[in-house]
Amino acid sequence: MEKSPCTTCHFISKAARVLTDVELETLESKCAQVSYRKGEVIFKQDALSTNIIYIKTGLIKLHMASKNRDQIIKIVKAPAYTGIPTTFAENINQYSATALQDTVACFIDVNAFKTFINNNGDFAFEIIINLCQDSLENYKRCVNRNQKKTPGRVAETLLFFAEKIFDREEFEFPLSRNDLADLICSSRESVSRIINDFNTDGLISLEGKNIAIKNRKLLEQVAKNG
DNA sequence: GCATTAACCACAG
DNA sequence: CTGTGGTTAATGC
Repeated sequence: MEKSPCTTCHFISKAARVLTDVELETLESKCAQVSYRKGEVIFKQDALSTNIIYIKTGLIKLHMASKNRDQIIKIVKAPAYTGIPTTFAENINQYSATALQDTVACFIDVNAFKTFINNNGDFAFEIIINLCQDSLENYKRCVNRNQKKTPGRVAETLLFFAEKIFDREEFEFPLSRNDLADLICSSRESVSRIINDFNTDGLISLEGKNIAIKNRKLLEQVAKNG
């Protein structure tokens, strides 16, 4: 994708909209745009981080490596900032980001970003709202994960992709079975079985990587009741 | 006890 | 990377 100046960027964030013209010019000189292919690593856990990353287009996963296996912390759809907590709280990245689809990201110098927060209350406010929503979402996911059984978590995730990511009932599922397991804290095998059960029971239809939600009512039931 | 759930392992497309 | 079958451990009735 061609780099457009921040001042005229079509994918500008809600927060950046409240920056002054001068600040936007600063942003322009303090950011770089990078394109990624599906599967490419955007930033890696344990690396030194000096940038805030803005996902301009595409879809990524944030994941954290622990002793045995990866855990997917969240799926992030453009447009969104990511890596704010990891960059502000720690110099070292606490998690990795990998593209699930072709993705375009802007790397913003953290000091420029901090200056905006210090000088522009409206900007800071937008960023805080973002962080709060994020935090709330995480609490919910945490509760769900602990209270629901695996089929419920799978159903919920499928609905999440249909509603929040693709906004349609039929879509190409961007995660492998393993990724899905890492996302909902289950095993590859269980996830595999459950998805096939959903298919044979007519809740969804499966064609390769394509998933279509067939019986939304029932799927919601499963998602709700665990 | 017995049933259910789901992880882990091994093996095969 | 997926799907299947067997095994096993935990939990609930």
